[in-house]
Amino acid sequence: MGQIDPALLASELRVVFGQLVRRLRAENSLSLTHGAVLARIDRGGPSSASELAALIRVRPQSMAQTLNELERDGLIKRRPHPTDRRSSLVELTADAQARLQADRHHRESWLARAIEELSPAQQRRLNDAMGVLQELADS
Amino acid sequence: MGQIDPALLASELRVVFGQLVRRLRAENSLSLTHGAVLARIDRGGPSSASELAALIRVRPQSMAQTLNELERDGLIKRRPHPTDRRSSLVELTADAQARLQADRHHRESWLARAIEELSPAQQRRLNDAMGVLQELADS
DNA sequence: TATTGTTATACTCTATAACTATA
DNA sequence: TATAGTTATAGAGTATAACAATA
Repeated sequence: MGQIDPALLASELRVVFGQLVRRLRAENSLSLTHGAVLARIDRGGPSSASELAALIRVRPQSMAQTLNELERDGLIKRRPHPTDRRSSLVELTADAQARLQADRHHRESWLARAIEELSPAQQRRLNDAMGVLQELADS
Repeated sequence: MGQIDPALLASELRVVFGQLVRRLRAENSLSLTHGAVLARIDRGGPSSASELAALIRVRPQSMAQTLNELERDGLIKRRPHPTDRRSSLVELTADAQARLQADRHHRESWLARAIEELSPAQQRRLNDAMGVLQELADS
């Protein structure tokens, strides 16, 4: 018992993720992609565009555009790679760091409020699954 | 201890969902939206376009296009609403039912494989969180 | 030659605006 | 008037194609 069917779980997760992401996208904060790029740099330090593309799982061409947008918005800056003149290192601006910090404590978003309204047991189950979701995302 | 910060959880979930959804979208199966519509009808029975729009959380105009695509692909059919001549009831074709059934046992997708490779304990944590994710999506 | 990065362009998903038909 | 549904159009996000500069 307690038998879990990975294929069934996958098909259910697909539906749930779709719903959640549609709602997250409707919130007008940082887009999920922009947020993921900033979070990666925040966690892993300055990176090249192609490293970021691989980590975030978008094409280098898409990353180029994303980085243009983030730069235009003053959230990243680029400095020359010390040894490879083809490449740049992308790093966060002070504004971006402040913004990430603020987002972590922003209780007004739809998702934060919805989580607040879960029971303590449910919050714990969600929290326990975070690491698993991370691992799936990075797998 | 065990104290959980909903705002922090929300900000982490946002990043993870973005990654997962980007990868799910890259798999060339049913789109997340098309899949969600079919799953809703499968679970809740024939529905009107506006009901589906509200459940799936898209605008009625977007649902109209989604339904056109699903109809073109032979996955839904519409029949007249018995009492309201403005409306139609959307139902699954036999093809769609077969497809949903097959998807539930399809072990070849990236996500199903990734879940298979998790430890039993991780699979359990993910499974335990499914209901919570559902509740968030429906909240 | 291979790699890093870019611009140009197209496709998918979903939104807003404007409309028709029925209630 | 309000509701169910539609078509037309625009925007965001991401892909492929084609290319330049450097390794």
